[in-house]
Amino acid sequence: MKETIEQKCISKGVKLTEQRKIIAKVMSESSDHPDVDELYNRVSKLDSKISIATVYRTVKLFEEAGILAKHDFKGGKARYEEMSESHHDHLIDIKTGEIIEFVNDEIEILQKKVADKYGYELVDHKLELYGIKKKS
Amino acid sequence: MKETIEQKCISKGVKLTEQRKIIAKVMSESSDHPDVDELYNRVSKLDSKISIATVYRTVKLFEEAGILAKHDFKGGKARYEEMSESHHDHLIDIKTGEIIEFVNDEIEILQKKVADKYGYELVDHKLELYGIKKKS
DNA sequence: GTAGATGCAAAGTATTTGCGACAAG
DNA sequence: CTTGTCGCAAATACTTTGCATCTAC
Repeated sequence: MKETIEQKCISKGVKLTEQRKIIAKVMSESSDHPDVDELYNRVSKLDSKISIATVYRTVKLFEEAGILAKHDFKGGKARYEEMSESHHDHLIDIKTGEIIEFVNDEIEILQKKVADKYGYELVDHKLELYGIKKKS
Repeated sequence: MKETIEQKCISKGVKLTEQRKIIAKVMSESSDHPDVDELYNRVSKLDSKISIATVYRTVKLFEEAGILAKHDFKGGKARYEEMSESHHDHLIDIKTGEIIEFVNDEIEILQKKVADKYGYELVDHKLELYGIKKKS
């Protein structure tokens, strides 16, 4: 079964404060990819005293601990999602902003091959597809 | 033979000012992917009166005209390169920041397939590989 | 001549940080 | 207790913009 963000904090030695628990809860329950502002909004509903600085500090901390993944999609604002065991990439609807997660092993393999061809070990990658919905 | 940035401006109806000519020249001669600050530095050597606001305005204009390509690699600053006829993606050395351009048609085809599978028409994409050089 | 471009400084965003008060382990 | 965290506001980094002046066409 899936380890919760709180559990991940404990196993990674991240101190669990009230604020972090709330941020963890909100991110756990978010199936989209909120930016810091949006996350702050959601968090504020549970605890209106949390400051945006804490939200910024926490997402950064969680990202460095491998608990959250940060994305810099078009739009200037960083967006976050809970790190999942299975890697996936994103297909972004340029009209609505909707994000579809997908996995394609063939592409993954080809990426490794490309890095290898140039003498590199692949440590990370980013693949974003931007599209418009076809009228079916 | 390759059309210069100046020629592209003319064919796209972009007014050619002194400043734009200089920025065009610097970008033409850059084989790397400078950010606005770096571009401003290079441009300043040719004309110290050009303001950074003009550089920002010009790269945006050129991007919208399809003359330059903008990239938001890790690091917060937007980086630019001259648009080339042939599409390519980037392999970034996370140690040195060096960028290798590559083309992989198989990946391109698979991307289209993925978009198609979800009912989308692919209008743009971004593929960045981050790696470290293997000790050969 | 006129619409659009430039330089400057001020204004915007997004994000980070110094600091005294406070809480987790 | 002690180290690290929080809230606040000020600071920073990158980028955009208002306005008077100037320039390409």
